[in-house]
Amino acid sequence: MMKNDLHIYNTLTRKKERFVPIQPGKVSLYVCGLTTYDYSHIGHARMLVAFDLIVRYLRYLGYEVNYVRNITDIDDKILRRAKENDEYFADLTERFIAATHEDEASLFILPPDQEPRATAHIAEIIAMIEKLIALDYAYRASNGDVYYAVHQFNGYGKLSNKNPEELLAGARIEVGELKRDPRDFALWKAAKDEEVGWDSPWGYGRPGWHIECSAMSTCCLGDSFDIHGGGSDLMFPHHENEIAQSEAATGKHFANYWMHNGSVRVDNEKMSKSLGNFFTVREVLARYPAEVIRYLLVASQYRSPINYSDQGLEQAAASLERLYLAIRGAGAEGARDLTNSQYEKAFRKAMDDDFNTAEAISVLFELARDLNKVREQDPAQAAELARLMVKLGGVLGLLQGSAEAFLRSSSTQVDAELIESLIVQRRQARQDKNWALADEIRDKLNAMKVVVEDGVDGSSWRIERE
RNA sequence: GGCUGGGUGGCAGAGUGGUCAUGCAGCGGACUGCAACUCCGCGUACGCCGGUUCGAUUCCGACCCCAGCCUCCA
Repeated sequence: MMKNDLHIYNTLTRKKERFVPIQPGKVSLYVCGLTTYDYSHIGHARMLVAFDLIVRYLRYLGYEVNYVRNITDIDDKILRRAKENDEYFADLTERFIAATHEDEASLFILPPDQEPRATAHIAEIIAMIEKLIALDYAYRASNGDVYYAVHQFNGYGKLSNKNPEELLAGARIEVGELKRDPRDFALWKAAKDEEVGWDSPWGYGRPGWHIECSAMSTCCLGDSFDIHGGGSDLMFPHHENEIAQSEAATGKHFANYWMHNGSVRVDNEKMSKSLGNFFTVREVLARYPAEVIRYLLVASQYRSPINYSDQGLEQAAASLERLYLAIRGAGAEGARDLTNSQYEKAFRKAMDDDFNTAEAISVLFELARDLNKVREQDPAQAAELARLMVKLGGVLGLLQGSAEAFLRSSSTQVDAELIESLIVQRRQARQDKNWALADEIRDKLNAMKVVVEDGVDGSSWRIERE
């Protein structure tokens, strides 16, 4: 276990706090995952990458992390989509869970340690609702719905800093008047005729969204755990409701640190399904290398909103290219492992400050520059620096592939043999000092989007970025 | 309206009470047969108005603007 001074911005207190886990050396982390009825988009990827990076850094520090990220595989949208497709809801969710797993793997997102699904935890959900009813924190409505009684919980609003009275004034009045209080929310929804559902003490139905996360987090991590995360748009009401449910049911503190990642914007508006301004992970993957997307998502601090644009992706590609050009041919694999260097200290200082990846990445560029400076005179040191780049890059989920593979990746077919043979021809022309022919061959390669770089020992090539 | 977070150089994006972010793009130089790669150097950036201070982009106050949440949403 490395000595560490990690500070995390806690949404609950709106302050950066020194991180102290409940159990020394161990971190329990729950993150609200996806509702799986469609392909994941870049906004989802941002959340997945943010917490992936947080987990990677915690592990780098030596913590044993138990990372739980749930899947909501039953809700209104899923049922509606399944009906539209005329398929069984579980077939729909199964398909998109598989697709999401593929997208995650593409973006170098490590699987969570546990990935509970709502439909596999109905018993725990029902048990928690029963407990809430017994403690008078919930009640059954005339139609079989069960609601949480918000006024009973006196900490309501503490996460999102909302005043319960004002929420009452601002809440819209429900038509049916099944709720005793407009702020109350559903724990259990009675099924309408042909809907899928489960038997419960209150009749056939299905769980509300908020209770799923309370039940699954408690089930996987216990009544209290270290960190709860999710997108900033879930802070209210979802996370507020989770606190109300869990703390009412257990009588204990729920999560100690709340972390919220920033949203992804398109033209200054949040990327979302409802606005229709989303780009799916797979459509962007068709246009840019996965690592470029990852870089874009990691290049700014996880809490700040980021803007999605082609220009941003192109700048990310250019930045990544610089890093890989430095690593290329430096012999990182065989190098000595530099430990506790000034670089690594600076990297950790940045990351300890609420996972400041933007600053951490600047250390990678510092390494790249210093590597380039010494690569001719001191190849051994250059190799060490390259190895450190790969090591620290790995904490961000970057630079884990071969430099050649990145630099020569292309959306179109590349004929490597042809390129190599042209380079051999050009080498001969250069030896003969036939500059006209050498330039002609280079023009030919350039037309194929191939950039030639003449070094001391032969020429290398890469694919030109668009 | 309430709550939260922001407004930094052409673009992206950190940070700090007083010489430096970083990357992309641009300009000058070195290297190169010419390039590319690389290295060196360069650009009077901190929304607006006050205040505190020897000194504020950084602290305090007011104002303007932007985004998110308050309804499903990562």
